[in-house]
Amino acid sequence: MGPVLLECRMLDPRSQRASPMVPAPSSAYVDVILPRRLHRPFTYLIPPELKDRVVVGRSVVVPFGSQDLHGLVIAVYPQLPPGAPQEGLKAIRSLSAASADHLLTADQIGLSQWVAERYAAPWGQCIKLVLPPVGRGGPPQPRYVLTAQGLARHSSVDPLGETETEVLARLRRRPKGIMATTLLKGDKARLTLALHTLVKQGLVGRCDEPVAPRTLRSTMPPGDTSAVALPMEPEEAADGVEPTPPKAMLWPTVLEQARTKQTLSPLLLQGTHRTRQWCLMQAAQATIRLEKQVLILTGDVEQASRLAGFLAARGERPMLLHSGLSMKARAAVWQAAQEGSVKILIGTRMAVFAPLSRLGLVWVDGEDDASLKEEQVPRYHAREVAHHRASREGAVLVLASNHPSLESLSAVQEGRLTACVYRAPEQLPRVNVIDMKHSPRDVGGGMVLSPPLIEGLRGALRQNALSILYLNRKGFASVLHCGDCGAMPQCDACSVALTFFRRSNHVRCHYCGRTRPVPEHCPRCQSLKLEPVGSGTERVEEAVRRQFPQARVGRVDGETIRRPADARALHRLLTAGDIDILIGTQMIFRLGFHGRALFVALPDADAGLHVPDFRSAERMYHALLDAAALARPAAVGGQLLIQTRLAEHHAIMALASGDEEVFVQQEQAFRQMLQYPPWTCLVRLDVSGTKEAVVSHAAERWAAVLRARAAGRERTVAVLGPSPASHVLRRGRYCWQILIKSSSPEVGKEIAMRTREELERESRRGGLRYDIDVDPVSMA
DNA sequence: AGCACGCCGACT
DNA sequence: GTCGGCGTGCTC
Repeated sequence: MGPVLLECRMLDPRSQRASPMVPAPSSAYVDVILPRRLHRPFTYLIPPELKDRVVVGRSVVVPFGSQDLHGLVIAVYPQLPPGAPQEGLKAIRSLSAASADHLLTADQIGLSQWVAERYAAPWGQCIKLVLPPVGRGGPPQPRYVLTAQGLARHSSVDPLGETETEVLARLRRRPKGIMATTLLKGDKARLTLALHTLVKQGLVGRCDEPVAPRTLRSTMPPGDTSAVALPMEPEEAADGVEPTPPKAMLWPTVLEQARTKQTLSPLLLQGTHRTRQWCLMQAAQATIRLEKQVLILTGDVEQASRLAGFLAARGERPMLLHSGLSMKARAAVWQAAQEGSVKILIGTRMAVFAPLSRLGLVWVDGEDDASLKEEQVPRYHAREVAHHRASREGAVLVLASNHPSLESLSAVQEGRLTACVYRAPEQLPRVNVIDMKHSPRDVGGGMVLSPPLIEGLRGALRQNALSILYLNRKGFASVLHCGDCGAMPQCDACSVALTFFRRSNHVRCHYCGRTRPVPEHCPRCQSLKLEPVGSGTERVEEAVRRQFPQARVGRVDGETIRRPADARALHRLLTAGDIDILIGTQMIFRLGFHGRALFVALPDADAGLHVPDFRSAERMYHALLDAAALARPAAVGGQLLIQTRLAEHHAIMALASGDEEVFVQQEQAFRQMLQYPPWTCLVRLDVSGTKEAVVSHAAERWAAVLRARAAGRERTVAVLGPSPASHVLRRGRYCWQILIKSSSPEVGKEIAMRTREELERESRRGGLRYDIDVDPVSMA
C-alpha cells in the first residue's frame, strides 16, 4: 500500500492531507482523468472484484453521464477524498482492454500534468499525448452490434421504418458490429435517429471495447524496415561537401562535460546541416555506448527521414515516429520504445512524449522551427517539453540549428544555455544585395528581374549548373507597402505591419486592435504609392521562361508537391541534373538539396516582412540564411543574390556582412523596446464562435474583465486588443484575439485561466469558445 | 467535450 | 397540435 499512497501524494493536489502513517485498510476510491475538456478529475468507487488490479496509471472504463468512457487512474485512496461528492459515486466498470497489459508510468502521468499546467490545457486532453497512439482521435471507436433480441427478429413485428430495417440488415451481416462512423456515413441525421429508436427497442447495443485487443508483438518486430527510414537520397555529391569546421573537434569533449554535469546548462549547437549531422552522430553513438536511448526531434517529416537515413547509412537502426505513419506503425514504434528495444527514435513534435525509459540524449534539430509548436489544444512547444523531460530524466539536451531562435540566443547570454558555435564562414556563398528601391516594377506590381539577377542565371546556365529562385512569400494577410521604397505602414505602438481592409478602407493593428484610416502617403518617403502587397511573385516563373525559353525550369510549392512521391521525383530530376532553374517557396528546403546550386536568388526578399507578426524580421533572417545554405560555398563560385527595397534592414545587413551580431543585437534591442519575447511573455487568447457579433462582444468582455483584473499591476501585465484574428473565418468560425504581455509566463497564464473560467460560466451562446495559447508562435 | 433536458418557430 | 432547432447545465 505504501507505494500507492506515495504516488497519490505526488500526483494529486487534493490528497495533500493524506497521511502515509495511517495504515490503509484497503483502497476503495480512485480519481480518474477523462478525455474531455474538463479541468478536474472525477472520483469513483473500486468494485470488489477489481480491488487489487486498479492502480495509479491504469486505464479504466467508467460510467460518465449517459455514456461509458475510458479514463486514467491518477490517484488511489483508502477513504473518500475531500472535494468529492459524499454520495452518488459510481463504480469503475472495468479495466480498459486496450491497456490491460501495461500501465502509464508516474513519469508519463507527471509529464502530461506538466503540459496541462504549463499550457493551460485540460489535463484530460494532455493524457492523450502520453498514451499509446492507438486510440487517438477519440475513444476506441464505439461500435454498434445486434443484441440477441435484434438477432432473433426476422420479420418486423412492430412496423419499423425503412431506415431502421436497412440498418438492422447491415448489422445482421456484420456479427462483430459496425463502427459508429462507418454506420453513420451518408445521411447522418436520419441514420442517427433510426439507430436511436433501435437502441431504445433493445434491438441494437453499443459496444466500446475494441474488436481485436491490440497484440502487435509478432507482426512487427522492432527494427522492422517499414518503420525505419530508408536513405532516400544518395550521400551529397562531392561538389557540395563542406569541411567540418575545426572548432567542432571540441564537440566530443563538450558532450562528455554535459553528460557528467560539468556543464550545468543544456547545449545550443550552431552550425550547418552537415556539421550538425556530424555532431549528432558523435552524440548518438556516445549515448548508445552508455546503454542509453536517443530522442531526436525535428520540425518536419522530411528532416526526420533525412536524419534517419543518415544514421541508418552509418549502421544505426533508428526508428521514426511522425504523423505520416499509419496508426498501426505508430503503435508498433511506441511499443518498441516501451520495451526498450529502440536505441534511436526520430520524430516530429509528437515523439517528445514517446515512452523511452533510459533517455540519455534529447536532440532538437532546427530548434527555431515554428512547427515544433502544436497549434491544436494542448498547445505545447516540443522544444520546451524536451527541455523539461531531459532535465527530469537526467538526459543531455542539445538544441541545434543553423540559425537559433532569439529566445535561445538570449538564453545563452543569460547562462541558461551553453553555446557551441561551429560555423565556418568559408561555407557561405558570395552575397550580393541589389537595392531595388528605384527600379521599376512589372505590370502586376511584382519585383522585376534585375540585370544582375538575369546575369547570374545566364552564368549558371552557361556552366550547366543549377540555379534556384526562392520566393519568400508567406503571409496571406493583406498588408500595405510603398511602391517606391518598400516601407510598410506599421502600428506605432506594436511595430507590426498594419492589416489593410479594402471594403471599409482602413488599416488595423491586429495586436492591439487600433484602427486608422488608410494613410495617404508612405511614412518613410512620403510617396503616394501605397498599395497592397500583390501576388506579383507568381509572375517570376513566367518572366524567367520568357527570358530563358531554352532552360529547363522546375517549380516547387504546395501545388506542385502534393505527396512525398512528388518530392522524390523532383529530387531525382535534380540529382540527374535535368533541371536548370528551380523556382519555389519554403518547400525547396524540404528537398534536402543543400549546398548544390551555383546561383541562388531571392527576387523579392522583403515579402517575408509583410506579415503582421513581431517575429517577421527573425523569420526573414532565417530564410535568408536558409537560402544561402542552398548555394555552394563562395570558393567554388556559389553566389546568393538578394533583391530588396529594404537594403538597410538589419536582417539583410547582417547577411551581407556575414556578421550575425548585427542582426541579433538590433533585433534584441527592438524586442526589448517594444516589450516582446524573449523580454516578456505573451499569452494569446482566442475567442471563436459562429456569430460574429456574439464573438466580438465576448472578446470585448473578456478584455474588459482582464483589464479590471490587471489594474494596478501595469508594470507586470498589459492587455492588448481585442482584434479580429483575420477577416476570413476559420472553419466557419469567427475568431477574435486578445494578447496579454506579462513579466512571467505564470502571471499571464494565471490571469487568463481565472478570467476564462468566469467567462465560460457567463456565456456560451453562439457556440462560443475561449482558448488560451501560452507563448504563441504564430500570430496569424 | 458530449449529452440531455428545456424552451420557442414552421410543418403534417 | 408536434418536430426539432439550439441554449444551458452537468457529468463522480
